[in-house]
Amino acid sequence: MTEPTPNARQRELIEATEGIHVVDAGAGTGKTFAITRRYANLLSEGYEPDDVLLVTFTNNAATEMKERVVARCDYSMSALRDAPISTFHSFCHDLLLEYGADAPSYLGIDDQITGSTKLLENEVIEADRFRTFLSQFVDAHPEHEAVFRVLNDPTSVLELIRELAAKGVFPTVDGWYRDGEAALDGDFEAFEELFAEANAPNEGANGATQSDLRDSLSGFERDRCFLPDAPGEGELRDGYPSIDAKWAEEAFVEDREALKDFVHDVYVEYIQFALRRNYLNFSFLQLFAFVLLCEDHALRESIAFEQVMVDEFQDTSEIQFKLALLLAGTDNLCVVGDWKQSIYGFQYAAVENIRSFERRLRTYKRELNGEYERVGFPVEEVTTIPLRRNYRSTQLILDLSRHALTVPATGSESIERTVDDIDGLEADSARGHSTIAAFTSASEREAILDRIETIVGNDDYAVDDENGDLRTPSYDDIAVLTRTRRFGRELQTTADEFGVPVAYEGGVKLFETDQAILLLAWLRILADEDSRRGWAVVLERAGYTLAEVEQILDERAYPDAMVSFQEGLAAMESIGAIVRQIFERYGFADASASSLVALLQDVSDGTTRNLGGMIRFIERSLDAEATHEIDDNPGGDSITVQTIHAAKGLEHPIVIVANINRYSFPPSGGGDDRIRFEDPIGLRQTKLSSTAHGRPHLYDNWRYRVLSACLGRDYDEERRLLYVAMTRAQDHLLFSAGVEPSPLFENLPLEPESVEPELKESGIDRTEQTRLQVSIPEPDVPAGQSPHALMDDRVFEDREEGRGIEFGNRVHEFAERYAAGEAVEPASDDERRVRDFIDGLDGTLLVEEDAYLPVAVGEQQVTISGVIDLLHVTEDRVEIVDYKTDLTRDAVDEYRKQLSVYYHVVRHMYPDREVSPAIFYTAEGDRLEIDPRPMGELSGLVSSNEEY
DNA sequence: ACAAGCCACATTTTT
DNA sequence: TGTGGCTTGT
Repeated sequence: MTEPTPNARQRELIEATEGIHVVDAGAGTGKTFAITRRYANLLSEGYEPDDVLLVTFTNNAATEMKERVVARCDYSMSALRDAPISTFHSFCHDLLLEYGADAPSYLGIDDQITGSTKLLENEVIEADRFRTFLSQFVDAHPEHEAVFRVLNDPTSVLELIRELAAKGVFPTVDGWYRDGEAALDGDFEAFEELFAEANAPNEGANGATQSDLRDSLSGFERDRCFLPDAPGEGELRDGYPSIDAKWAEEAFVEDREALKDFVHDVYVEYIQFALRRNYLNFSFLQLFAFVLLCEDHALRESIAFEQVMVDEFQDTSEIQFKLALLLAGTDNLCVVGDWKQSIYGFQYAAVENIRSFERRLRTYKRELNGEYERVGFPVEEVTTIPLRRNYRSTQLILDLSRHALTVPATGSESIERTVDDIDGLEADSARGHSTIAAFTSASEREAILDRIETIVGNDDYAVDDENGDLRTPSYDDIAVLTRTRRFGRELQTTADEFGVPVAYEGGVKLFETDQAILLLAWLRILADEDSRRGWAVVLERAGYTLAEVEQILDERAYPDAMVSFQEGLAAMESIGAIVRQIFERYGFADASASSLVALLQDVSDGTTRNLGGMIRFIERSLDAEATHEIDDNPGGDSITVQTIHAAKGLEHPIVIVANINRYSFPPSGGGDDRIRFEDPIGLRQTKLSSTAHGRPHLYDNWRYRVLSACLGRDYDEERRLLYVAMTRAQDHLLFSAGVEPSPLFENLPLEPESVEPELKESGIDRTEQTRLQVSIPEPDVPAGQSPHALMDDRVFEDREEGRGIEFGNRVHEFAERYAAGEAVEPASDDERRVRDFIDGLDGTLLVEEDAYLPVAVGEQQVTISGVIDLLHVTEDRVEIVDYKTDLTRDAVDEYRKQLSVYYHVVRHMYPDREVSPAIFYTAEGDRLEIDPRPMGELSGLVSSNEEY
């Protein structure tokens, strides 16, 4: 990327190195550019990297920032390796490792954070542990029986804990940390306002009509069973057009002591449970870092940074805002973001952090300074710098995108804001070549592909090139953005049928899908290993409440239908048949299910595994976070399909926003969590356990029903999502829906066209994509032809004790992260050897580089793709390194082919340097140079991927 | 025009 | 669980 000259606003930001600044950085306004320049400027003003904290949203962004800073200043990559440029999570992680041993003591918890405390990233594994925890918890606490009875899903309680942690509500051993309890109680006055708003009469054609609240309470008792103290519908809706104001208080005031006690005890004991098992989750990382910085004044003051910058501030949570304040030693605080792009509410990001920055800043300073002055700097003066000049899109696209923020997302929703209230962006380019179009079709996926075929090679959709000229578009220029992953996967399947080249972004974590989780549960039942865990999952899935599950497990009185299903499974001959049977029962018939069937069948054929072996295979895959790509990711000219979330920060010449349909965008149906924490009503339970009619029964909580009717649903984030999708487009922007378009689609100022796709199946003469296939000689395992032959599966499987797939993956993962400059500790001798090896390299390190090599095979052009573990680039040489955890050298000939491919790719990338491929054997620390094979020989070792 | 009641429909995003 | 589309009643 060429580095342009900053515009006036950008320069203001770059040079404003003192005081509090909020940068309202619209989409495509050169935010990253300005931040890195500002960082470089700080260094040139004499700040050391250690003085400047730069917080990013992802680890990738942190790496990119570092690279771009290196390009702008005198520091080298290795000098910035340990500079505090990171995410909140990794910063907290490092902080706790160094100073956090006793952080839990501030909550009254004796357990420590030690060197062996690990971050547990895998949610499935954590959910599994939490389930175990909760089961023990309820046995130990019969006093919580009444609330526990209400639960139907353990992960919803875990999710509640995460939410509380993100909002700064922490437990102590005997109460709540600081003013946590007030948040749980809620804010009645704030609720009253919401109540009044929902209860205001509506304007009809002739006079007032009933309020939204009264309307939504119609059918109050239908399909519900309330406790006897609930008012009848007639009584509740007696008033007209509004219901009586007394109901605000009647509904809000409720005895919640038992609920609060339950949540408290679960929360604090789960923290202890985790610490004793030497793990923390993402939430606890931030929780303990916050507590530590809050309580240890000397530490906070010694750490405090002279400069703090936070990027993507619209996606920060309450706790992260407060962490930033605790880490800032001066008022040199700069937050950068765009409220219009806040799309991570489900991670408890609070748009208000940036929308009401000044108010929150003052409130949080006051809260943090309660009995001790933690935030010493003044917060009265805040300078806002708006970045409005957009270097990405045409004015047509920018003008339309503002409408996304004001479209009603349901038929009845009315929005007060108008387009004129939205600050617009100014396009830098004066071009007006944009096509903006919308289409609907009964077969939407085919219509999209059809449209793509029209676009490619068509100068009506010409695209800006770097030099300001227009050029003909290719597949590469097109991105299809979707709200749900599912549609993307389906689109890919259809694209494969019609031969349209698609790169679906991000492999699927196959073993973290519902399918795999249920499968693992049934296998545990069948093998009678951990069958209790298996049954728990199966029963929860079937809709039993946790209390019922506990009872069934204790009495081993499983439902008859399940037992006979189990017996049927036990009689099956092969694992493949068992898997198919299970999926059939649950109606799983999608890509994940069929990939699992294929993969597991293959694994069991290859090694004649028993059920126990299969269970361990799945467990290890989970542990290694194996991403088995369901679909191949071709490297050549292909369209991009990704979720809108994944597209954040990216840009594409042509964007098709797809699947803007009812039920999908916005997605319908919310959680059925029984315990919730919502602002401003606080902690509530939707159901109540009572014996009011003689027998224990779960009653609906009428108060919650009234409260939630006042809260309504907020579709702002869905609109922002649409806005983000639209502002990814540089040149052309299209919208697509099926037969039942979402109001988001219908209400945009567009004239949709109804389309009948005329796609022909075309499998001809297009560049084929293939994964590099290397067959590995296997000494004792019969070779199965695995289509999913990630080599690791075959080479390392069960070869040696403790050196399986998981081991290989871990070593690679460690190597990747270590080389990328992350603070990871080696966990095995192999990893120590990798570390020593990397420490000995003095050039630039490039990690996990994608390699694409076009090869002619007969008449066909084939692209081989692979990932290079490490490139070590010095002034005159480039070294290719591939890590292998093999104990033998059996496979070296095959590896030679693989390295040869990389060799030719890298030669092309660095024509003027010497290129040397090498294998690093981690078991001995041996570096083995490889003599690459000539290009001509390589075509013989690729095979088409058509059978995929 | 308005209110009320009934039915069918589909379950997301990921540091 | 809420939404939209329908019918029925005032």
